[in-house]
Amino acid sequence: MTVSRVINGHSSVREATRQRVLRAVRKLAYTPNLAASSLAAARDARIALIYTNPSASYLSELLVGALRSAARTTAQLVIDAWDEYDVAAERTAARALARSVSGVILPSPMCESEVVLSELMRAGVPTVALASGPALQGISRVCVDDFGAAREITLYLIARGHRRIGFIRGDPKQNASTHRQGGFRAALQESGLEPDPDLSQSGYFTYRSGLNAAERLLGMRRPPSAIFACNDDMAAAVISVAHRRGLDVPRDLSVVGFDDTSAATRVWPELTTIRQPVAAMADAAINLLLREIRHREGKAREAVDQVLAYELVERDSVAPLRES
Amino acid sequence: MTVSRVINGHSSVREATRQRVLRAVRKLAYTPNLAASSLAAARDARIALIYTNPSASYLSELLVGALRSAARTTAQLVIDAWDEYDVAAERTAARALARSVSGVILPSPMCESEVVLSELMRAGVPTVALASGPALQGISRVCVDDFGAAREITLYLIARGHRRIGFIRGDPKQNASTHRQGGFRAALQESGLEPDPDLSQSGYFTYRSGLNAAERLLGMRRPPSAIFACNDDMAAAVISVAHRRGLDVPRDLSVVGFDDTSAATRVWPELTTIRQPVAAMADAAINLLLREIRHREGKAREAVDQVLAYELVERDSVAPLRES
DNA sequence: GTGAAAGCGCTAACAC
DNA sequence: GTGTTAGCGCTTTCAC
Repeated sequence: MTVSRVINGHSSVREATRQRVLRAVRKLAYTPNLAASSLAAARDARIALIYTNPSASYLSELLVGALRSAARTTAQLVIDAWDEYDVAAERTAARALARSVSGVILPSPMCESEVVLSELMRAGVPTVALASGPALQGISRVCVDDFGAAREITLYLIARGHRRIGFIRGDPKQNASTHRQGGFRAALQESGLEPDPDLSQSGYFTYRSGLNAAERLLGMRRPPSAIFACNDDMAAAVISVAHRRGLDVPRDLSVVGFDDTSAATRVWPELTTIRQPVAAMADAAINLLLREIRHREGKAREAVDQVLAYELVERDSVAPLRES
Repeated sequence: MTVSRVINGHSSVREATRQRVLRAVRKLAYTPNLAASSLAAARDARIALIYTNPSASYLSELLVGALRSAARTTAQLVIDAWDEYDVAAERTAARALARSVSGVILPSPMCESEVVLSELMRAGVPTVALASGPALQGISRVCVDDFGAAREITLYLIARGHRRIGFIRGDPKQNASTHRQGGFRAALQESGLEPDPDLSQSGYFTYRSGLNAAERLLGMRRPPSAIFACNDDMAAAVISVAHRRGLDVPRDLSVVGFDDTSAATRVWPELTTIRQPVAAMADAAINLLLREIRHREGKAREAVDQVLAYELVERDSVAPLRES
């Protein structure tokens, strides 16, 4: 019993006793049996992480973060891939999920699905959305300030003399896209620049869509001197198109991305971008969930919003505007 | 008890009874308590997955596969990132690990470390190496036939008329590199082609090293008409260099990679490559481990080698040799 | 501040 | 083919 208290960091154990226990633990290479402990304490938790069409690097960071966090508790991480095409299937899946887990982490774009969200709500399963999803009642969120980050990186471009800045939007169905576009516009505006609608091209966060948008942007009579793509995959596509057109990056064209996934360093030159602390976000999500699960009894859960800090990562894809 | 038998798919339950149980289960929305079940059956297991410097896409596939597999049992997946520079640190880490988990999955390049391997062996921790590591006594392996795959994709190039084929090697410290190079050579040889040492450049599986190797290859007086890079990251680098030199891929240069990680479809044109079933490999590894853990008592474990099927994925980075 | 008793939900082993 | 008994390794509760 005393051992249990020491292991779980309960108070009311005399320091001397604590030390004796600790010594014995080390000597015997004792490891607590998680199964037994969650059985007795009745507080195990299966936490589901549902992903759709994720960038590999985003997913791996997410999983690493979540796993780290889960290992510290008795939480078991269950993952699943869902399509977001079939609403009926989504509903069924959400229902099944609700019955078999005690908490759900929903990264974007999954957390934009009204169907899934409401089904989970109805079942009373604590849920946290990763990325700036809609502000639904009872759904906690963990995200970065997309607006602020987009504004900052645009200002960074403007500070280097760029005036004609191309913008490649993200998937319009994801809230993050809107926020990033808002930040981009705000930066232009407060710098007294006129936003040119032709310079804003649609994209869907995919490499392929970045390719198309870049072709359109660089095919213009007066192409931009810098391009801000709403994620790294699309920024990488911009670089590829630029190279094929004989443009030097960053001399002839500056490019910035968003997310700092591994795609950012799998191109040459490496991308200047906004770093999202994905692993930390996963960790935060799990902690939020665990807290909600434990206090679920009784009072209605109230949603928490947690905004984590982003970081502008300077690499080699931006140069000051050349006078030409 | 009968319920337990039905749930766990034990035989010797009358079909009628089975149906009745199943119906009740559904009606009551019963979910077994994993913690209790592993406690009673004494078959929970903490399985560690140690990675070093992984490609994000490889890691995410690995984790997804392992997590899927783990969720079906009560296995808890513990992950950790290790550097492979400091031997002393490695030894300590391996020792600590050995004491806290009951099985270890070691993907390449971790599984090439003699220190780690022998430390784990000494501690008697069931271990399985992912990828063709060294054939150590007592260490099971899950891999694909690197030699055969490399041979096949080289033959694929040769069948399309290519005679001067550049080769970018992988990290010489990893066994897979040697096997792939062997397969490449075998293909040349059986096609009656003279291997040209200049056409074989060193690489380290990194994008950057691919960039350098590609520069050397494409800077030659008589550059190759096709390049086989030992992984997708390096193949992507080849495409980038080719574009910067004004070469059209695949018209002027065919490129193939290896692994079919997400890097393969994050370039334009998309890569023809060899697909490794990473998720399935992780699954196989966990199952192997679980089996070993359960039968650990008594008899010495005997190492198992499991070779999974690879697949040549045709995409857009290869064209027949042009007569010029 | 520490220990004793009871029991978490399941399964192994055996009886029937 | 099905039920019974015991106990997995912890934590909760309560006595001291």
